[in-house]
Amino acid sequence: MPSQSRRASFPKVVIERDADSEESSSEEEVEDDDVQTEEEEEEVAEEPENVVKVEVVSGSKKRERAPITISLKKVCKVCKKTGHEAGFKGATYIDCPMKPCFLCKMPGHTTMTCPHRVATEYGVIPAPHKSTYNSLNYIFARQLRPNIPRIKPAFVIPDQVNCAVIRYHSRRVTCLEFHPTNNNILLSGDKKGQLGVWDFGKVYEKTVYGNVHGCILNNMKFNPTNDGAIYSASSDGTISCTDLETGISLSLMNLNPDGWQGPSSWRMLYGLAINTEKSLVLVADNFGYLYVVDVRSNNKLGDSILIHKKGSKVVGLQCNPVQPDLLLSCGNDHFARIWDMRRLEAGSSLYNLSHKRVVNSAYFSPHSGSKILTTSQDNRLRVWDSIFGELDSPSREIVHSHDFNRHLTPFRAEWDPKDPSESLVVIGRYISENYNGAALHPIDFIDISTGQLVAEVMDSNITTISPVNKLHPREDVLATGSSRSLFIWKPKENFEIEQPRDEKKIILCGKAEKKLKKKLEGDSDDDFDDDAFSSKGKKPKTKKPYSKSILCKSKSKC
DNA sequence: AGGCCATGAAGCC
DNA sequence: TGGCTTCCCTGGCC
Repeated sequence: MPSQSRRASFPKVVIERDADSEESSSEEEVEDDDVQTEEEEEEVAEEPENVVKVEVVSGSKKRERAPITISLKKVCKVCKKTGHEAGFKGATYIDCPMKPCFLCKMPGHTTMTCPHRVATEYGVIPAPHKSTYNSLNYIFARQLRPNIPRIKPAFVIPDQVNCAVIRYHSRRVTCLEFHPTNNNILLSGDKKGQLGVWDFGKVYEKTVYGNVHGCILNNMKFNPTNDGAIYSASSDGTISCTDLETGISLSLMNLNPDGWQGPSSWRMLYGLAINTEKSLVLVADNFGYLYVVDVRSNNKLGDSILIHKKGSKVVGLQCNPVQPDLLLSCGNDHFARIWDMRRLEAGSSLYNLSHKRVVNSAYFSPHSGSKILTTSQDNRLRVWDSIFGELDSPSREIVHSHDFNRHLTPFRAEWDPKDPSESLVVIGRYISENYNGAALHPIDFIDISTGQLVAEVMDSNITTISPVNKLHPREDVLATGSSRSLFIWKPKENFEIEQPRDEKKIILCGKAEKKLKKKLEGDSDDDFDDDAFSSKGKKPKTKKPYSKSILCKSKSKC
């Protein structure tokens, strides 16, 4: 932001006094810049809530004087100090300059001027071969490189909403999974423990199974030997195996057989992984322990093993796609850890990948299994280029806004399983951007080999944050879970061949559905699409995206 | 429209 | 270690 406009947003203190009052008191610590000029007096009149009346007593003379009115026009909501203001200005959020940068967490600047915001790859450590430049590299670069085609294929970005189910779940979506063989089936878990099965090819074929878990469905994975069943781990302390046709669940393990005995004993399951070679389901809890279940016998194998700091949540588990005995875990003790499943015991991890904050997710790359990608609450994606190489520090750290944990499902950067170069990942963005007057939260596609932002996708009608994203294993399709709704994105070119843009397939659920039905009964001219997308029906009646005034009304906190 | 609340980590003592 | 406060660009409901 130019310094001019930033200065203009700074607050002003006004001192008003009666005409007969004498010279100003020296006790008032008001900078010249902050004294309101006459032209701005009208503005003050509009904001009477900020007016503070102060009795000024000069020296020992306790003379009756008219009260001096000080208008504290702007008080920062973040640091509670005057002299500046933080919050929305239209669709743009202004940071508190007294706090470290909201994006990169470094002091001295705000998000607006953060170098990571200007260039997403700022500060990314270059690949090692670039820093060891020798004559051979020189010859290669000059003579050979121009003849070598780009190894990386062009990324295909699903950037248009193709279909959606609005308010499908009764609570926010926590995880998504594509069916391993049926290209059009998307599974979704929610905070209530329910499981959604949606055929987005047929659009209207959708079910939500309500009795899968008692509370948050944290993670799920398909049964590798039966793609009609899915395993899920929940904060109710159970692992369920649910039949997708009937919705009937079988409980594999229950960590709270005696029910609620207080928070200190209630165990919740977060991470879930499957070792296909050994037919094992692995889960981890909120106290740092790992449990192994043999799915052939449904028996728990051995004792639970402490794999993270005692008492800390283990939020992610994954078996290496090439070498299933390699296990990757991550959790709230700020570590991602690599284990050899053949000798699993407390403290026996092969490597500990340290982070500055909680680690939301850690994944091996989908094909070679040799890279590791983590998402941490310190607003950084970390990449380790090879698990066979140096693991003491990550190969790359990419600053990206995703540090919101409370109230939202944690953000997790997900690999594109179709990318042979294992460099494209998708992750939702927390911080909003101003898109033609609308504050939207895009979904980012990042090339983790360079840190560059390949694409940011958004729809003017999706105003909620989209922390849950999954790329299709075979098709150019992105699935998004945003609040209680699901969205399917496809590339624009495919989309236009398939159907015209105004024939989006949108389904409404719950109250929104009832509201629409009522509306349609009363007024058949109502535009379906407009209301279908809008969660609160606050959209303007025009076909255009949000007008600034509408957005300011609903979003601005000025 | 405004208030409330679910909810969780970090930091302090 | 444990209890308390703070954080303060959420989303949904009443």
